[in-house]
Order: sequence, then structure tokens, then C-alpha cells
Amino acid sequence: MDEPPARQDGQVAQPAPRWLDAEQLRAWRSFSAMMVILSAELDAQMQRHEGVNEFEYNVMAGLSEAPDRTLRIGRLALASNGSLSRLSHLIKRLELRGWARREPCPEDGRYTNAVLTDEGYAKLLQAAPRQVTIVRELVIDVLTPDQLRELGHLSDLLTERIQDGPAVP
Amino acid sequence: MDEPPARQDGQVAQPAPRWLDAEQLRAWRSFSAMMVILSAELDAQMQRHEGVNEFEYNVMAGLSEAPDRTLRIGRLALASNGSLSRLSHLIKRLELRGWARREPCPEDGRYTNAVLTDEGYAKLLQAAPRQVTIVRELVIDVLTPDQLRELGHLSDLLTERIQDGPAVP
DNA sequence: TAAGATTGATACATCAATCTTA
DNA sequence: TAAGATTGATGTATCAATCTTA
Repeated sequence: MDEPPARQDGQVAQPAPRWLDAEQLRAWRSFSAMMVILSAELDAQMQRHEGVNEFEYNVMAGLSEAPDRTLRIGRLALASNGSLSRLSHLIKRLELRGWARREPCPEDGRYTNAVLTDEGYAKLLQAAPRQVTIVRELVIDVLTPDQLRELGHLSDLLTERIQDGPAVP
Repeated sequence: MDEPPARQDGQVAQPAPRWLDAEQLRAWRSFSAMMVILSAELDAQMQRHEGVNEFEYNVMAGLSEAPDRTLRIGRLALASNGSLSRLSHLIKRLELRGWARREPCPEDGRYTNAVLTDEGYAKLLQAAPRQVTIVRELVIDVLTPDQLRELGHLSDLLTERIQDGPAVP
């Protein structure tokens, strides 16, 4: 059960919530605003300059690092932290642009491999310098090396709890 | 000019990009993954439990804190870090649910005020305990007070460069 | 005319339902 | 039947174009 019992008036008896104190609230607002602003800016710059958003770029980069530039869609979903459905739609769009193709997995027809085409690889190479420039400008070069390391560490802490450890059979 | 000069082969002469070193790459990937995973999880939990996403919640919270629960749409856009268009669409959806209404600004008809209705305020009050629970579970209670403060600080550093300081006339 | 706001077209994410192969 | 993948419907964000008021 996730819900407290319903009351006669149709309201729900909630345990008194532990509200945030002033400092927690400040930190949360800064953090929350950062996620909105930064991810919007990353996407906008990538879209404007390269016609690809961050997520698409990551997926293509993930494919490019796999043997034969080929990966099962489900694996790709795990690697890019997206849902299977999201990846299926995304691969379809990449196919329309000639950057990827699908093929059934030879060993087991239930699986589908996504393959980065030569055109897709060329696109990735072309976009890569701009991508690193954007990431540097917005994140890497804004922080000292220590701060960047700490940001990575805090990010890991925030993700560990949510992510299923990638069970790789 | 934002682009280096074109070459005869139609390619573009790029200055050699400063690629990330191993440690920078690790930090960037952790951070990037965190933004994808955490914002998805925040939205999913808010949507599932309260039928409202984080952004909508923030907008309603922002309205609720304004005098008469009323704020110009443009101000609301600034306060929530969204575009004017995004806010206009969002207010329309809140109107459909009876949680907000629009009215032309009395002093200057070019402006539009958004008003949080009593129903909207009731919805906000009802959603608030769950929202703080989610935020605690996913962020606040995962970190030590020092870590949380540092996360807020780093977040500020990352957004300062992007955000226009809110010029409030 | 300019600033604020709205709109419509398009793109993408999510969810639930369905399909496919073993 | 179960796991992986696909699909279609719906909701939301973005962009460019338009509208409105001063």
C-alpha cells in the first residue's frame, strides 16, 4: 500500500509532511532551476547548430562505440537511460534520416538490433566538435576540476538509488 | 560570426576541439545521466500520484505566492524558467482544469494576468505534501546537509552564466 | 512600432495495448 | 507464456508567425 487510509469525508489522512527548511528549500530551488535551464540550453544549442538534440546525440554516440556499431534496442535504452518505447520511436526517426537501420538479431529473432549507418557515423563525427564545445561552455569550463569531480560524485549519489544496476547477461 | 570559414570542399575548417579527458568525461556522463534520470523520475512520480508534473506544480506554486495569486504571464515565465509560449500553453491547460484563469491586466491591456483559482489553490495544497515527500526521497534525504548545500552552489554556478539576471521594473 | 501574448504546426515522450518470436 | 519490440493515442515543448494593445 502506498496510500494512507481514506477518511469519511473523502479526504486522506496524511502524516504531517516534513517541510523543507529555508536552506534545503534554497538548494532545491537552485538545483531544480538548474535542471530546467541547463537541459533546455543544451538541447537548444545542439538543435540549433547540429539539428540533433542531446539525447539523439548520446544514442548515436552509444551506437558508434558498440562492435559493428550495432546494439540491441533494449541495451541501447539501458545505456542511454531511456525507455524502450522512447528508443523505438527514436530509432525510427534516425532511420528516416538515413542515420540508422534496424535488423532482427540473428541469434534470436525476438531481439532487434539497431545499426548506425555510415551516414549516421559521418553525422556523429561532424557534430562531435560542436557538442564538446557546448558541453565545455555550459558545464566543464564553468567549474574547477575539483568542483567538476564533486558534481559527478553528487550526480552518482542521486542516481544510484533510482537506477537498476545494469544486469548485463 | 559563429562559424569558421567554409573550405573549397564544402567542409568547414574547425579549430581542433579540446576533447574531454577521462575524468572530465566521467563527470560529464554522470551529470548528464543524472539530469535525464532524475527529471524523468520526478515527473513520473508527480504525474502518477498527483496528475501534475513538476513544472506545472512549480507554476502553480509560483502563482500561489504572488499577491492575489495573480501574476503576469511573462513574469511567471521568468519565475519558472520557461518560455512565454510554454507558459501560455500551460495556463490554457490549467484553465481547462479550472485551476487558473486569465484576465487582461487592468493598468495595461497588453499584459495578461494569470490567476490561480480557489480550485487551483486547493489542488496545490493537496499535492504539496506528496511533492515534498518525492523531493526528499529523490534529492534532499539522499545527501548530507553539506552535500546538499554544495549541490545548490554548483547549480547556481551552472545557471548564472545562462540566466539573464531578472531585471524587475 | 514594439512589447506582450497567443496560436498552429511540428517534434518528441509517455502510456497502454498490441504484436512477434522463442 | 513471456520477453522484447512496436504502435497509436495523448500530452506537452518549441518555433515561427500572428495578433493585440499602447
